[in-house]
Amino acid sequence: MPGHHHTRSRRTTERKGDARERAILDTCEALLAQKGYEAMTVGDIAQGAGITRGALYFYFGSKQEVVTALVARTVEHLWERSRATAQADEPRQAIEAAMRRTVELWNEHGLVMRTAIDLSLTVPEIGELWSHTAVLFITAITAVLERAGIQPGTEPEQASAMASALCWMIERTFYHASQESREELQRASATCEHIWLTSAGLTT
Amino acid sequence: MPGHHHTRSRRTTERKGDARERAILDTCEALLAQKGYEAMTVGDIAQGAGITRGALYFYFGSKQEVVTALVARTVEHLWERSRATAQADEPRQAIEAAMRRTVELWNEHGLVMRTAIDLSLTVPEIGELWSHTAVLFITAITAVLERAGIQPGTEPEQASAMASALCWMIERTFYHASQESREELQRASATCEHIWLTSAGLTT
DNA sequence: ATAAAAATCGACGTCGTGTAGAGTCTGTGG
DNA sequence: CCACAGACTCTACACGACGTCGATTTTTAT
Repeated sequence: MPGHHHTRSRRTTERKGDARERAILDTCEALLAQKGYEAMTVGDIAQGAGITRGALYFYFGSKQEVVTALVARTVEHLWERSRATAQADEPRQAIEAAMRRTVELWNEHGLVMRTAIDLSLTVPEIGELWSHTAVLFITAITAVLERAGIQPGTEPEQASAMASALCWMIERTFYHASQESREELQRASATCEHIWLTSAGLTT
Repeated sequence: MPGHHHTRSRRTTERKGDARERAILDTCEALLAQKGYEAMTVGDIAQGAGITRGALYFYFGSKQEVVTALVARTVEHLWERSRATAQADEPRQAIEAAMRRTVELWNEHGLVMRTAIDLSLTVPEIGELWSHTAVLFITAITAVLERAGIQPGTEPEQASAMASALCWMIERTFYHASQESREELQRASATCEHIWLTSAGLTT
């Protein structure tokens, strides 16, 4: 939460700080890529953004808050795209579309998504953000499973529970694959799609 | 790697330091449970073990080394038990046995396993340990899948790739469930078992 | 143009890590 | 019995990173 901007929302001219804030997050993302969370120091971020540590603390209360804001910005992007995706009726098509979209997301934001997962435990706010995202995916998967004929409910062999497990499978598989290469991500996607299909009973 | 014990292996009388070393790891495990990795300070561990920080640094070179040793100790236990488990011929039985064993492992060592996963990125040694453990599980799952008639190979819809995805599914699902309760762990197990079975084409 | 708000800076206090060196305990060979 | 080596422990210190504070400058609105 940047310093003291109460009603930044409706404002015609952009405050100078808005640009700085963006610069800080961009720098943070870049540093995260080349040094990782631990090694990245607040001084580094500030320097990268062209200000001093003291100035950075005007915008964010801590290193964790910076990263949290970065995750929030990215996650918001995910939600936006999820909403925009039309829900196909045919389960097979829905699954294929979902997996394609997931590949895109991980290609674009793999780094931030990985750090979000890593910090979910230590930074409660990030954990909240990520678990909320997971819920979105799980309900989507649940819907597809049910439409494919899987019995609704939360018992171990019913749609909701299976959707959770499938969601975690996808998360973890993509997490690892996105550390390797785009090709690996593509292969991971195919594998997950196959398991999802057979779990939905759609194996022709 | 504790201080300078070159050939501690064959030795009848237990050095005083061996007990200390164990006390340190035990304390570390306890603190990990109640404070988490970040909040746990080297001073805390030393105090819990009844020595000063300086003394602790005689045994371990850093906080990370302490935790690494703890993970190593636990993981060694996992490998041991994995080796001891007889491989059932019948895929269905093998899967059921594997899941039961997995539940036991997470019930006993859930905490350390979770921290191992969390630190896999930041502490390379732990990452190594854990990925080696994962390989064991993946090869085991692969074997079962192949025995159930899944085509061998590393292509997306072949045994090896599917085994990876299933392993990550189990890891992540148990990771979350073990934070909740034993009941949740049991339910998670049932769900994973079901998906594994259908993926293996064993749904009667 | 000017006053309020936003933004920036440099210095400081704190905490946790890891290191250094000096001191103590314990068992073993002369 | 003694002296020595190696195991073990402690206190003190240096370093780095975080987060805070008050003073100061720049930007914005009227």
